[in-house]
Amino acid sequence: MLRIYNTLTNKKEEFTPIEPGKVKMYVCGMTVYDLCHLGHARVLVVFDMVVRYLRSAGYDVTYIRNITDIDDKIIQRANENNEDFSVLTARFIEAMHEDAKALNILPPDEEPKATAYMGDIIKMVADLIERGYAYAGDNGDVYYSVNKFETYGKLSGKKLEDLRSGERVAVDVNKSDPLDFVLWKSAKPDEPSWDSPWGKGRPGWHIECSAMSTCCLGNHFDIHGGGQDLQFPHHENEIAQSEAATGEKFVNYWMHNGFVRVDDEKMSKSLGNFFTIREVLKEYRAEEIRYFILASHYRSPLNYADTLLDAAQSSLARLYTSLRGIEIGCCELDAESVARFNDAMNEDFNTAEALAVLFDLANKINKTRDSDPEATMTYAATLKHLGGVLGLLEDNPDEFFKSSVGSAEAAGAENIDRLVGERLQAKKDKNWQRADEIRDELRLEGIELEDNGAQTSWRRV
RNA sequence: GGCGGAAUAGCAAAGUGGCUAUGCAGUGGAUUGCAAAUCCAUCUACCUCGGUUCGACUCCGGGUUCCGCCUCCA
Repeated sequence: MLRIYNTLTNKKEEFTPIEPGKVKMYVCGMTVYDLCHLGHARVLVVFDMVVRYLRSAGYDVTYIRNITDIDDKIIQRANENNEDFSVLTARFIEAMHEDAKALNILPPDEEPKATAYMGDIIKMVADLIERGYAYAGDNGDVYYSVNKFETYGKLSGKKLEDLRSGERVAVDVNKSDPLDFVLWKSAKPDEPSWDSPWGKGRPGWHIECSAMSTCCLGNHFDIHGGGQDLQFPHHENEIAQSEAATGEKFVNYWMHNGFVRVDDEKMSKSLGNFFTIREVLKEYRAEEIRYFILASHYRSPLNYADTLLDAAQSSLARLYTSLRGIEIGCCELDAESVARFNDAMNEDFNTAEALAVLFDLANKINKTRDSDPEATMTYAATLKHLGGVLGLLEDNPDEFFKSSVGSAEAAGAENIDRLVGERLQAKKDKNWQRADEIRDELRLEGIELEDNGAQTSWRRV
């Protein structure tokens, strides 16, 4: 039985889908005005893992991850670049897709863009006004009236009076309450805009997600995810909007992943302490980043450091090493390992413990390798299968080890093979000096040789 | 100030009222021409102070430190 930590109740709860066997899940995606950094990578990987596991558990999952392609930062950045905002967003959407692909993220079933849902957004704003939850200011902005929604604060555990005492926002004269947030923003002369009953403008950020999620999944769906920082105000406001507009419960399970940190501080654009995904890909394989993210529980903070990526690299190499040279042909799996793996994943997606099962399998493969080929095959098939549930170990081991990392200048494979061949001859001739010379030379280029019997394999480290 | 989360060995990171987590690194051994990989063994733990208990790292209470949200943010 799967249990999920629900941010709404701050407890682990048994997961029961609205419709048996089906899961409808929405995750807040990127605002596309810049390259994705490791914090974004974490959201992508974490919820990709969730989807993969739910599917492996037999659920029919509909996964929606939106793209925010109109907002203040996008407009500002487009102005700075002196280009149309849609040119800017198209470029960063493409970059995001490249990063996601590298990280072995399965594409979501739908990837709605805010600009393509303008009609639905405007309708939802109009519904909110009609139902008395929103009002238009004199300047053409439309605001959500926070105190009209009785349970405002239920997700983040905040009370209106606490929010007021901590008020840090400059007071806007058009709002009747400083806590009210904008649903529709009137456009300044040169800004991109859409026609609406309140004049030309664009949607507020929160309403986009309410409109896109309910359009794609219905008024009431199972799981809504995103980074911890979206819990308030973004997701709180989504609840207020959607439940007020539809009169139905919005979401059953809220999932929030923890931050990526640098030196114990949140990695973020505003702090400037971020590493983009493609920056890190110059030094490490994408799968190593994925492993690094999955080695911690999704709700824990995750510190970023080179040394930790190095450790991830070594760990992943251990798993791939165990699979090397095994042609997986059978489909029989080791039931005990599968059960342990599922038990771990059923406890709120405990990937760290699930990975421990993979390492135990690697150990079993290495142990039985020479004595019991049948057992080895079963363990290897299990390792490969369970790795796949996490989106790992899908490469051919030899290709994994021979693939060059990032943009590093790598010696050509043919050249390496030639030197390896030369060394084998030297070994045959008992010319140890020459053999070691070649090995040392290759080691300097990051190539590690491994002799086994009459054969020698190599890998990049 | 309000709300929430976290403190585990050299570094990461799970978990449990009494039984080896796991990975990386270290040490000893096996293997190897020597290495690497692998196998076996092994050293380093549970922030602090009280309490409950036959027994607590694990439960309860106080404290300390750190982080996040309360403003755009994954």
